[in-house]
Amino acid sequence: MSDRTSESEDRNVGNGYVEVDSSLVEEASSGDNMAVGGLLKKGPWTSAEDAILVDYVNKHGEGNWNAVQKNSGLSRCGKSCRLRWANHLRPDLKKGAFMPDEERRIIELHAKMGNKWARMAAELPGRTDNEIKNFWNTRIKRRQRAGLPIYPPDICLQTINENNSSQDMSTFATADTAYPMLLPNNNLEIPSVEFEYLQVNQPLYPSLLDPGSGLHTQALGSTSSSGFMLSTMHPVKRLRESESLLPGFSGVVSDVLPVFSEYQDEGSRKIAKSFGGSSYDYSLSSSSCLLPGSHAILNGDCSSSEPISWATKLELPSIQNSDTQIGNWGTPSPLPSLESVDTLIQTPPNEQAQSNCFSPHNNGLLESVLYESQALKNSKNYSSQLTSPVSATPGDVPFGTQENDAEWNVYAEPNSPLGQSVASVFSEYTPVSGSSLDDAQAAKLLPVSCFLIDWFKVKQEVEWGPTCCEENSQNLCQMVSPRPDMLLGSSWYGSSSEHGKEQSNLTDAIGALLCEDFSYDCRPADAMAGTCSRQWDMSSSICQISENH
DNA sequence: AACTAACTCAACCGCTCAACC
DNA sequence: AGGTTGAGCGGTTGAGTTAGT
Repeated sequence: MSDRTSESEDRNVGNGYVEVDSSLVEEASSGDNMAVGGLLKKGPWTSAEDAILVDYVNKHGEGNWNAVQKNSGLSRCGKSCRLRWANHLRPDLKKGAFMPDEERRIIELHAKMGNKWARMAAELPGRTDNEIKNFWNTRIKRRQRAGLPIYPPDICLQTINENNSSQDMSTFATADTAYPMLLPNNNLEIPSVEFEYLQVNQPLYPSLLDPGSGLHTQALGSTSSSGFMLSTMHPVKRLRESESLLPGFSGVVSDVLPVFSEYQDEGSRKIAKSFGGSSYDYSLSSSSCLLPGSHAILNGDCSSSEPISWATKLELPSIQNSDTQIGNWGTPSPLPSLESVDTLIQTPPNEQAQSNCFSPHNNGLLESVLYESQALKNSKNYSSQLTSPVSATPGDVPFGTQENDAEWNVYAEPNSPLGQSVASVFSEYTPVSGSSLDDAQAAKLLPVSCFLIDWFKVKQEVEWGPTCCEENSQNLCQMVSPRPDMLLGSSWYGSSSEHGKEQSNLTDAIGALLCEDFSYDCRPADAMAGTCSRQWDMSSSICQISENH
């Protein structure tokens, strides 16, 4: 460590304070950084200055920092004194590297709070906001470089659990007090039905949108031809990386595309009605609200008066300007670089302003996804022309063959924000030799299932009204759960009997995940309380959901 | 050994907010 | 009500250190 640090550490051994004498004051005033003409000194603190400050605080207590300079002879501004005291001279400071449990705590806290360093520091005795901030920023960079997600899956789930057990998720009013990051702006009167289920899974999405994750790279638009970070790795490494992370997220967004696409076409109109007939595009505008990801994107910052709240607030590169947004679905649009995404991730939940949530100019992952969706649509014809006789629709493609991989690569428009996402999905999750998903592979789809099910539910609510579980006056509720094949887009799989087995296996694998592994549905509180159980019926591809009141 | 890139961390800056006048 | 001041917070910068080539 630098001299600066060792200097401080030496001084803090035993929390002892140095007697201040006039020579120290002289020494403190004679530093190289001492500006002439009575200007305040800047730069590293000397031990003499530290001694003066410590002595002063011992005598007069903390606070009134501007008086320090006046009364102690220090040529430092009050701000600088406060910072020096708080970060280095305070007797209760814990020095040294973070312990593993502290690191985990920081991650947990960040998942809940976002970049609220001071609040996080309050939860970690002896640690300063600056320390935590530096740790976090370093960590983000490191993990981004490694292609790792910021939040480990267990922390995501833990956040969900804590969230579910601590509040009634059916109302924003209670939720925002505990987990501001989880919530859309509560200044807006948003019909809760549209968001009820989406809230539940929000904590998962930070990982999904994590700048370090492959998905994030895709979603937010790596401009490189590879697009998908992990896809550039050696397969073995990619597998290892992806498994160590949030399983299943790399590339899986493409699974959702048909849903988004359809939803954009049909749902937005209907949802628009539910919001008073305004003509905003729900699919677009909801991205910052509904897709919890970075704290900027998801934790309730759907409320900016700016067209792109998180973009403008964070001083993103100009590519985030409205001029360069996705104007129509046929035109690829520049998307934030990883660096800017990094910034997004660090943005605190509640700092964005109001009402951006429903701006038609919103931007973010969802737009990217929707763009991809449209790109996929557009590319269908193109692809089929190129590669006939093989159908360009995923559903008609047997998984796990090189021919098909090639096909997918054609299908996934390389210039699109999601890059090779479509190809990535099936190259990542489909066994080379087999057709069905094994447990590990199925497990990877778990978070995706969550993602998919959310969107399907929104769609359900739009088209059919509140879910049957909500409205059913009886205790037993049987609901036709989102069939995986529907979620994955029936058009993708088509009706080709040739690929029926693959499709069926995939369907059931995901269905089982949706139904069993990911054990909340119906009302989140019920699921978490164990009063709602689920079972996947492979014969009917229906998820039976029972409420056990 | 020399160079370079990445990392770490202390410190500064700009901003917001509350208290006070 | 409006201006001033102090305190605190979060983002950014830059110097020093470390690791890799």
